[in-house]
Amino acid sequence: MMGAVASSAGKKSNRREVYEALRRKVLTMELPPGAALSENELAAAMGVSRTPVRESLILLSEEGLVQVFPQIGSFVSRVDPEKVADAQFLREAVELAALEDLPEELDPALVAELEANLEQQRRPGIDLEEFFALDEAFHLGLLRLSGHASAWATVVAAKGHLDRARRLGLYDAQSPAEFADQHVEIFRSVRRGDADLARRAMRVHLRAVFADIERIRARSPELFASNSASVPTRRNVVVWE
Amino acid sequence: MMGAVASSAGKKSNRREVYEALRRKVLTMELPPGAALSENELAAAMGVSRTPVRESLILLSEEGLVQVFPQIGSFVSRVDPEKVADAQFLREAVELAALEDLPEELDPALVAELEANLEQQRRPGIDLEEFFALDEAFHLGLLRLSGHASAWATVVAAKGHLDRARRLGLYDAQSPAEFADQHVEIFRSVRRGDADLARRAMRVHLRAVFADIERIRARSPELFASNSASVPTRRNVVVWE
DNA sequence: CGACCGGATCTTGTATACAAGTACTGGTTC
DNA sequence: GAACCAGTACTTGTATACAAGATCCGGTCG
Repeated sequence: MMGAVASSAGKKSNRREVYEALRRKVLTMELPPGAALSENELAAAMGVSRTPVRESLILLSEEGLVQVFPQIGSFVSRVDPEKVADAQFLREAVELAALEDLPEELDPALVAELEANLEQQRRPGIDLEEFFALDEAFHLGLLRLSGHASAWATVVAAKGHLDRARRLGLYDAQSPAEFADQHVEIFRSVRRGDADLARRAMRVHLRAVFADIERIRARSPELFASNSASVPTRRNVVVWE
Repeated sequence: MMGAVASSAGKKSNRREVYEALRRKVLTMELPPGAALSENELAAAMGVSRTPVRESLILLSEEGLVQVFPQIGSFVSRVDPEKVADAQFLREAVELAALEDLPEELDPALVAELEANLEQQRRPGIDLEEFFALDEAFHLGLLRLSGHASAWATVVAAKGHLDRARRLGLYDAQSPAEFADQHVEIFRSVRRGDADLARRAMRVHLRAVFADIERIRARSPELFASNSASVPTRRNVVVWE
């Protein structure tokens, strides 16, 4: 097979690198929902042994991004609307609770950082991946303002399904400008110290993102989990470069 | 070494059994904070190879219950007050948000189940572990009432530190009756449909549990993480059995 | 007596070998 | 032609072997 030592950039691939590479490929849909993941193939393609690949798949399966069926195979999990709703609920609960805990005096450095972030978000012709990174940083920034930054890690771990659905929504939908405007509105209320208004704006924002998903589902149903726990077959398209 | 095939109950120990056994031992303090965990020793004691043990330790380290230092060792993590606070914040956010989503008509079967649970909680001379299980079931039951049961899994994964601290608090403190009374009060408001009062009572309840921790910390500082990320030494007491 | 240096013995990380089980493939049979 | 049956090639789960590094113990030298 050609280029088995493909990503030769791997100096000394530890598990962390393998894990992050796989997670990124899943989240960016480079490995689309339903794709079959063979530990052997992945190991060969990445130039490592099965061990770090396997351990990474276990972690990804804990996040719900991958499903492992013993003696059958591992597959990128389809976007489960139920899990998307779960992640949405969790995220909304955490981010709204954080807005209730905002201090009287906001950290000026953080405020400046967030202002700069919002500026970047509204740059015309912005790359989608870059917008996603800024979006993440913005929401994390709000948690940092209230001193609950570390809760973000849990949200991140749980919102894999949500992220994939969101990405679909943005690819398809209008420019990210609309979401950037919502960010601006939220932050304006935060700076004014109006936590209640900020909470309302945040709720609208998060639910707008969530509302897109049903539209996407109607357009690309094959990316979503059908009904029950259907076991994918091995002959699914193994999209690997 | 005596009884290397100790827990001979293991018919065909898969990773799940190993993981759950280790997690239980950590949460019940049978493996106390700071204890050194050797993959080889654990494997020998459980009658399996390093592979399932290692994979379990990786999962536990993701939950923050275990710390793995490459080429040094794995240790039961000390109770980190910061992580306890994080878990507290997450839990409060989720449980309060769920109380906002209570339906008009409560599921009668669930209500009956919760009533029976509360009855059990107030049984005099109740075993501590049993109370803990009932407590868990009660809080999960409230989430089920609002249709957000699946969010509980995320909370559970994040609240390992909190659970250990709570367990310390209950061992030391008065009987669990006080907490049972708070449960009753919360549920009374829920049944009355007074979500606002239920939220207030829930907040008081969760923070009462949280407030105990500082007291415990003063009494048993060695169970808590001192200041920074201090690397434990290998010669720590390997409490095994 | 104290400081220093080296080997023995641990640790986890990775690679590989074997085991158990599933699914597809091709031939055979009716 | 269609159904069935066995073989083969794949999958993950587990066990083991090897590698790189860190700690600790003991001897040695100043």
